[in-house]
Amino acid sequence: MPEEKVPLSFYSAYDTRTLARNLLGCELVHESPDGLTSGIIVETEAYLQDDPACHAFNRRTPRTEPMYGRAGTAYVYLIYGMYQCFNIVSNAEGIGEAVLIRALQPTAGIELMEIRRSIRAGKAPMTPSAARITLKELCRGPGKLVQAMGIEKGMHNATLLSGGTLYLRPQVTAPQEIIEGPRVGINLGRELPYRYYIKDNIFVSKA
DNA sequence: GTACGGATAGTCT
DNA sequence: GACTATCCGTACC
Repeated sequence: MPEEKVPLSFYSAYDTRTLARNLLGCELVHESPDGLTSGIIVETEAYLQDDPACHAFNRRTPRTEPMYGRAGTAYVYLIYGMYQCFNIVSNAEGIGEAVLIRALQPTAGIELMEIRRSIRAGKAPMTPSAARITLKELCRGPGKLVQAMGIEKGMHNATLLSGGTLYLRPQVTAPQEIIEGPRVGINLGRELPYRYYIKDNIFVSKA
């Protein structure tokens, strides 16, 4: 399988909402020491600088610094004190915007995903015949996909461009139909329709 | 299969 | 010290 990474222009050429749409159908890949895992992005949310739900809405702080960096940078933050969320920085440098990845359709490293998810969930590691987390539950939600993919807070501010082990492959085929609607789990800015997902895809976190 | 409550820690004021 | 928003176990149907 040839390594074909999405280039900088993909992340920087369009506004954040367009990027959030264009990311659907792309494949997120992580080459970790434990093995390779990957999944097709089926659900995203855009976070804009003039949007009260965006971490960069108020002030430029140490935590949000990567959001102002080059497009194609990873922005990883802690949520609920116990889960991480994975975002991709968009737009030009100096503009604090990003796209949250909310769900994946697993494509490779399924067994490794099951192990990571089981361990993090406090269950015994998988055995082949053991009761398992089902395929569609593996990456259905921002915290889940971070666990399954082995993304860690150390990857905060890492680049998805050349040189890294975490990157995107381009769409093989464009999604047939994209639904947009309100984002999940936020109060401020909840009326903004900045959530995008592939219609009828069973791997989205919430229809 | 839906519904509810509890766990948790980093960031900023 | 206030604020933040996901996952999971349990209950119940």
